[in-house]
This record gives sequence, C-alpha cells and structure tokens, in this order.
Amino acid sequence: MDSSKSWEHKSLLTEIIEGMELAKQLRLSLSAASSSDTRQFLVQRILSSYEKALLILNFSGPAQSTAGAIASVPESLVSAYAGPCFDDYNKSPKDHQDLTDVSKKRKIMAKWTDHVMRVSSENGIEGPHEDGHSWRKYGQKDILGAKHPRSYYRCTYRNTQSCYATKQVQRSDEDPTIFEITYKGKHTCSHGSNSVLPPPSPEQQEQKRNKQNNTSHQQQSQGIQMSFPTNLRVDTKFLEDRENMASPFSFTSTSFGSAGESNYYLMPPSQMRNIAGNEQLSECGLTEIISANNSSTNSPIPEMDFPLEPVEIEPNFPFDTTGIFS
DNA sequence: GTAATTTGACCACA
DNA sequence: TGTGGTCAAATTAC
Repeated sequence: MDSSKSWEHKSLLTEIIEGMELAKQLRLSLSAASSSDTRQFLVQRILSSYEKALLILNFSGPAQSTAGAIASVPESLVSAYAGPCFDDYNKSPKDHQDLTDVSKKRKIMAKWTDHVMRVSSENGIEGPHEDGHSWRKYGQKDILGAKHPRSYYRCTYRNTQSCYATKQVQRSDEDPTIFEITYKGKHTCSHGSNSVLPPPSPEQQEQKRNKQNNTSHQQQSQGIQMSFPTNLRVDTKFLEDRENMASPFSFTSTSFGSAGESNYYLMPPSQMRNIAGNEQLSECGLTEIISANNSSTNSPIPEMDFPLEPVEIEPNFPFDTTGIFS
C-alpha cells in the first residue's frame, strides 16, 4: 500500500469511527431526552462523516474499495433499487417481446445483466441473502471453471403476474461462504419488498430443509432484519472491475437506471436519501423504499432496517477494516 | 393436494 | 461444438 492509499485508509477509518462515535452519542442523546437541535446536529454530523468516507472511497480507485463496500449492502437493498426502473435502459422493444416469449429461451439473456453483487455468509450456510422477493429455483448448472454450480431463480409470480425478474446465485470459488448474485430483469409483481413478510427465499427454504442450526429459525422468527448483522459481512473483495465503471457510484439517479450494463451499489438507503434526494430517487421507486425504511421501527420491510440499528453500532460490531480497506 | 425443487434434456449463442 | 440458460417431468416438502 502506498502512502496515498495509506492516507485514504486512515481517513476512511477516521470518518467511519467518527460516525460510530457520533451515532453512539446520538443514541445516548435519544435516551437522555436532549434537545432536538442536539439530535439533529448529531445526525448531521453522522451523515457528513459517512459522506466524507464515501467520497474518499469514490476518489480512491473505483472498483476495488468501493465495490467492496457495495457488497456489504444487503442484497435486499440493492434488489429493491433494482426494481421498478432498473433495467429498462438496455432493453429494446424486441427484448420486451422476447421476455414474454419463452420459446426464445436465452436469446436476449446476455444483455440482461442488471447488477451483480456478492454477499457473504459468515456461518457458511447456504443462502445469505433475503431480498424481499419470492424466488423459485428453476435450474442449476455446473459452470465451466467454477467449483460450484450456478443456481437460477425466477420470480415466483412469473406466471401469475408476468414478473420476469430472475437471479443467478453462484458460490465463490475462492470463498465458499461468498455468493455472487446476479439480478436480471425487474420485478413487476406486487409481492416484492413491500410485502409484510416475504415468503422464505429458496436459500432460506434450503436452510430449513438442511436444519443446519437454529440460527435460521431464529432469523425467521425474529424477522429477517436481524439476519444481516449476524450472517452477512462485508465482502471486501467484491467484483473485479469487469464493467470498467468510470465511477462505481454517483449520487445521481443515473447510477440507478442508466449507468450501464451492470450497476453496483454501496450505500444504505439512508445515505442515498441524504445525498441523492428523494426527488431523483423516486423516479426509480426508491422513495417508497426509503421512506418505509425510515418511517417505523416496525418496518414492513424488515430487511431494509439495517443502517442504524443498535446492533450495528455496538462496540463489537465486526468492522473488519483490514478486509474492507485492504 | 399444492407448491417448490431437482435434474436431464433442449436450445441458442459464440 | 461447447457452454450457459431454460424447460418440464419427476420428485420432494409442506
């Protein structure tokens, strides 16, 4: 690591640690009935701190570090962003036609990629991700050069609501606890992230079948929101810069809908709201998601509730900074 | 009984 | 022709 990288690393750590400290102060402030001005000030400071950290990431080389952070965003978030307006940018009318013509098989599939992310399961169980959508597995294929087969999922409501969203899940060769997930298409069904409690994902169902441990049961009974801090960790390696992204993220709506073949997200909704603004995001259907995320502690979108949950800012929160920023 | 998963076969693309 | 994506019958789970 050269000196500039080291400086960035240090600055990032400083900003993130400051954000944590401020969040703790805010928590104390909330419990201590301090003035709303104080709280707002703390919130502003927290957001500012994270903005700076993200800015540093943005300047410090696109694909590696920032993409790593992207992978830390729970799939649900990314998937949600990928929803309403996420994929029309690269589909021609013919593509839309083909989507409804199953006999054409994979004619257009090569151009379908919406976004790719990697999620990691610390306990190694299958299915580290839950995105609020209901998926049905329709195939599995051994991929040349890959140690693990690739699984293919489509929306459960493909037939009933003509929802043609699909995803591919592949276990990483290097780290079997990491899953590379590729989303394709958009959800047009009404059973997505807005459902009160989504049906268990195929991965969760597999967990149930395997009965590997009690954790999955606890996750299900307690709500999915708790599964992120416990089961997911930041995948610092993330994706290679295969899409040659000029910038892995920007705070404008373009990064959500028309940036290119693939899109990578690294920000929790709260950050996106703060930086991008609701007006722009709403074009992609983000407002609904974000407001839901912030509107209630009993969010109907449990997996959206990750940014400032107490567990996230506990002192023992697994800030694996060596992995994040290396 | 219904829904989801598995898996071999088929098809399109490079 | 090999590979990846999808189909669909058979199987399994609930």
